Amino acid sequence: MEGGRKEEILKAAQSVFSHYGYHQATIRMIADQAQCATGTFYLYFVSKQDCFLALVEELYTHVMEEIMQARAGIDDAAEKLKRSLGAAVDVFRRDYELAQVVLVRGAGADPLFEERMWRVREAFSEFIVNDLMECGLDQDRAIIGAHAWVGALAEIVGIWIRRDQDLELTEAALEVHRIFWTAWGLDDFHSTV
Amino acid sequence: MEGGRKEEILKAAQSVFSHYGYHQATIRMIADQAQCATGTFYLYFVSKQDCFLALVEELYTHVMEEIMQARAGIDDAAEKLKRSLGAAVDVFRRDYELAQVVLVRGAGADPLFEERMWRVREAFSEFIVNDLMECGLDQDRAIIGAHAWVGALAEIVGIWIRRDQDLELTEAALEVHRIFWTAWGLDDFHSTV
Amino acid sequence: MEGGRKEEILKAAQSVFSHYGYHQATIRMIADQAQCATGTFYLYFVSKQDCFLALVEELYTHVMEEIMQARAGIDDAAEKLKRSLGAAVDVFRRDYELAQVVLVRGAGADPLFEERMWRVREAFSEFIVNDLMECGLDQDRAIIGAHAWVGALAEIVGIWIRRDQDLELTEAALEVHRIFWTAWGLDDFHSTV
Amino acid sequence: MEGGRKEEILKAAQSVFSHYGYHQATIRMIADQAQCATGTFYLYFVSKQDCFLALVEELYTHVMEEIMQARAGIDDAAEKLKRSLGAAVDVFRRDYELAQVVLVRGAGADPLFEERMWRVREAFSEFIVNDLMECGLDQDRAIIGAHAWVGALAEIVGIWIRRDQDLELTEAALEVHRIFWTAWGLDDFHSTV
DNA sequence: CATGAATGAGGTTTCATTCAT
DNA sequence: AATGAATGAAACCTCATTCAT
Repeated sequence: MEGGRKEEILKAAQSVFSHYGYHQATIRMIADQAQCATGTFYLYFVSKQDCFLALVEELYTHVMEEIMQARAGIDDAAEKLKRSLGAAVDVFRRDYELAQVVLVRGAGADPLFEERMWRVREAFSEFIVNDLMECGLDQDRAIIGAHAWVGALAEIVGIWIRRDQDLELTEAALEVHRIFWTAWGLDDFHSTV
Repeated sequence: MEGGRKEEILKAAQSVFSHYGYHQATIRMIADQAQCATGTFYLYFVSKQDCFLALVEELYTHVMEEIMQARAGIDDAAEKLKRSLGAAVDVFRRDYELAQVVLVRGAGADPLFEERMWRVREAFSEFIVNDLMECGLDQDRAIIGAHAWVGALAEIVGIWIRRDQDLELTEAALEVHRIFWTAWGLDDFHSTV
Repeated sequence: MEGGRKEEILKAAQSVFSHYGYHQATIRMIADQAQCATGTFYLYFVSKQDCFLALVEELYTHVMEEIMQARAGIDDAAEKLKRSLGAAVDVFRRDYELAQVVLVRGAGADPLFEERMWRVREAFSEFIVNDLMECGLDQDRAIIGAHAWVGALAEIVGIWIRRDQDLELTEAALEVHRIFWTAWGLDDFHSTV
Repeated sequence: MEGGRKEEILKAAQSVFSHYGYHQATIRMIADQAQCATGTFYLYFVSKQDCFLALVEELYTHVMEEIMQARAGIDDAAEKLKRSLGAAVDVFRRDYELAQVVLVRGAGADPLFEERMWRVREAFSEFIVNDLMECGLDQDRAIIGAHAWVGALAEIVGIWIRRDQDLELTEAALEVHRIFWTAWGLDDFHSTV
């Protein structure tokens, strides 16, 4: 149980990045928060960038894990889709600080982070695209629709974070789902809630 | 033709910020690109931040101007809404580098930029909310819908920028409109195209 | 009457140096105050340093002129001494802004100014030394006494300047004279007032 | 012996400021003299100003400590006065470089330094005023006299510094004392030597 | 493993000075 | 003579990273 040190530092980094953003945050701040020396930081991370990327990966992993679990054993594409999005939103709600760091603070901080983040979004979108095509949409509409959906959710989550969670995130996410669902005439939406 | 120097520097800044992001960009790079000395930069801008904010304001002004013009003389709410969004997307398409700088690079770079950018997005959303309510939607759905719409468009624009404009932006934006339109049963969409 | 421009700039420089000190003052400030362009400044002065030194020289000249005039036609050494010091104090009182620039602001600003200022003080002291020796003091005591006297007066003037002239400078100077006079047993002081 | 680094840097700063003055001195120079990197300087001082002020405080503390010690257990006002001034002069003689930095270089360098230095001089003068009044002088004469005395000593010290200590500082100070002493008829001066 | 003092490259910003007009 | 936009050297300061203990 000695491997906890790295997690402690990651937690501290999350907290500091969330408060100050990537560039305003210093290794010193993170070390102080983690109650260790700055040198100790470098025993676990190659660099500041490396540490930030670890947080991005952490969020990505959490989201993907939850999505996988939510889809397990489900056959119906519409149901898989609904559960996937619900799972993602749940992760953001639970790990909202981490979500803030990655989605809000990491955005323009560094071209590398951007690259990584877009890859995450693309991966997420591809999931949706596949489900939508299984639901009968043609590819073009599925692709645009998936991106739009991801963007809409990201915006909602961003507002929720910025307003200090003063917004019914689950409610809002449901409303977004309803919009897309209805738009595509997959009208048995209510029955699947 | 004498006030050109400031515009030259703004253009250079746009280019450099777009390539490197706010923090990686240096005054030296901008000055080199503008073919002037670093000191010259400070004849026109108080600071690096000031210069970046000028770009944000520029995009904001362009967007608002185009929207205002697009709405002039139109009474029908649905039509106003459609034209507003179309105008915004047109601005992004025309000034795509500027859009990239403001929407993508400026995000996590500085708390001040974030603040400014969210204010822009909120202002934009409020426009949509008003139009939607005129179209008969109740307030709650209009608010969520407006944010979702803005997010969806931002995502599409972001992808378009990232893929070096290799995407039919206008087509995609129309598809997004169709989605929201249909979702709310404002079905005479095609007639207004 | 065209040579007035240089004097205008000198006056402006005096005012700006007096307010901000040598290093905080900028050529721009001086030019603004003199209502001319920064380039014009360099038509009359080789450099910022040159301009400051011109002010030092100005004070030096004023003081020396007044002293020479005060001593003209006087034979009695004690009287010459008294009038010399009185004349110097009068110059400081009249040109207090200039005195402030040279005595207060110029002090630690630049090793070169220091050098120049000390030369002024030494020149002034030598005057006093000569008079004191004529009054019968031996050289050693005259030298120390002269320096002490100059220092005492400079301190009084400095306080007077710092307190915005809220001090009876002439009174104080007289009291200083009385001290030195009495100390050396040149007791016919009162008769010479 | 671990706290030595800060003292090393202070010593280096003293030396550099003493040679070049506050503004001509650079952090790089100080760091080079202290044989450390520029960043190391900032581990011990918040800023260049902070470092300079530390030197001012150091001199102030030394002077006050020595004065306090010199006055301890003495009742006679004349004796206290004589010993106080002697102690001050001794400090200057011992820490002449520090005295040069604070008294000469710090003068016009920065409004803050000026403020601080004048406060020191005023504090010193008040000491003298009190002693003089105990000796029987009325307040007005005591105040002027104290300032004159401080100024006279400062001038003597300044000359001594400028001439590379080629002057019998103690002798000269004694002569200055004698002047003031005699002037006020406190004639048993020699008995207290 | 842990420490934290030390490093030094590099960035922003200022401002005295120049020169084409 | 006068202008003022342009220059660019140089300074202060930060902070990610290292390494001797």
